[in-house]
Amino acid sequence: MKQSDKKILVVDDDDELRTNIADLLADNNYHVETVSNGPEAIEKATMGFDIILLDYMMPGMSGLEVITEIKKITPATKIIMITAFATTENAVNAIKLGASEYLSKPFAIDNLLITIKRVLEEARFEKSLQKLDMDFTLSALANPIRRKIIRLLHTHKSMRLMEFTKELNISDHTKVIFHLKSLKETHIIRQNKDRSYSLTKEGTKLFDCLTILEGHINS
Amino acid sequence: MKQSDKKILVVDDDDELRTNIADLLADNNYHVETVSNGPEAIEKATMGFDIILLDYMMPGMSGLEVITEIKKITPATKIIMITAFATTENAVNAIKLGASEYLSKPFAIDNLLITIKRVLEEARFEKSLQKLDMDFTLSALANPIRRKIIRLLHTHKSMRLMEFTKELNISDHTKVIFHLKSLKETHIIRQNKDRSYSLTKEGTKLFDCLTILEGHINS
DNA sequence: CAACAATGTGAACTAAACTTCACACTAATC
DNA sequence: GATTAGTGTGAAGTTTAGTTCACATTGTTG
Repeated sequence: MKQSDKKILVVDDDDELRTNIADLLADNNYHVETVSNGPEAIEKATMGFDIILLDYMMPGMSGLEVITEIKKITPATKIIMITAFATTENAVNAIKLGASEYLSKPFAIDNLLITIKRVLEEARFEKSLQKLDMDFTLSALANPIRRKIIRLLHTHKSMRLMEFTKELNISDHTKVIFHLKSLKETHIIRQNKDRSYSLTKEGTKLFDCLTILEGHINS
Repeated sequence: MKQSDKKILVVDDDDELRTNIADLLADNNYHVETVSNGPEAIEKATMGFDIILLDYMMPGMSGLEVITEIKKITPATKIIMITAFATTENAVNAIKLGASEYLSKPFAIDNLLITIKRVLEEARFEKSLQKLDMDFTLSALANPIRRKIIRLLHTHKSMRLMEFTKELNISDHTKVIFHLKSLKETHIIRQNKDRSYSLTKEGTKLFDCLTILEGHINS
């Protein structure tokens, strides 16, 4: 059975360890590539790996620098640090820079595989969260009334229920409430203490997107 | 009663006629501005008028040139030509370049007002059509399956039904057909003679929008 | 404080979007 | 030429989105 189509990059200057890990991962049906130093790792990062196994101690470029660079190139790539000396400071530094996990040599094979699985699972979860936001956002935009509300709020800064109702030429104010609620739930607008509505930060961003989109669509 | 917030620019080198028209329009609650020649008209066009009343015969720059320039700046602005000599050729030329209407001097006041109303009505209609496109596009994007299809098509260039079905992990192929149809109807994708699907020009643009949108949403 | 406008809730309803299924046709394959 | 995979239609269904109405509460104003 194919485990996955996940791509893993192994970065270690220790030739034996590197090939051992690579073989192990390949046996577990991962798509594996290897390099022996930081600069090469950064170069290959553009290929978009799911996980990079990174040795902490390498001649030339330190693992920490490599993390920083890789996160710039492919922020979605998860990084698992590997080091011979398990010091909590090292761990903290690596995690601060965006590493997902930390393994200390020598590690059990099972431990490595389990860690990889967990990190992949986390990534999957993050991705689905992101997708959800996208769904919410786009379905909020899908409705013309809601788009008008966003536009009105962009020009008027702050508006109240009846102002919308008049401006939108809608006879039933509860209909407007329906759409306002929907926009509130997706955090595109917010209701102030005085009950007036205004765009949130996200809402303002969304307005920009709308404008861009409109420009694109009408060639 | 306020007639509207519509902005009209009157362009005529005949001072008397120009002020007469301007007064008349102001009396009818339009927001009016006036200039006496083509270059000034082009300069002011950036203000975004709804309608420009343009004299055909003016010293220096011809009305036809002015049309061309204005259409470049604000394509949505409607142009009504005015001329002392009603020749059909003139009319045809003006319309070809994008003028909406044609009035021959001397014209009845009522005629002018009615023409303006009709042109504004047309503009409103066009705008609503455009809004419709926006609706279609955004509701096409609102669905995650359809977004995946667009993304797949962007990387794979051309795909067939069963490829989608596998790639999307969907058991019922007719479900995929449903979404493909929906994308076909909105002209985001097209079906080739060999039954494979690919992105249209609009589809490619939309993909860009999606990418931009995604970037915006995830800050 | 009486009258009225503004704001809101919840249930009932309609409409649109999406899914599923049963089946038909076509193209490729043995 | 029989079998199978690929492509498609149309008619159920389900689910979600949107609308409408009847009514409750709060705020404002003469």
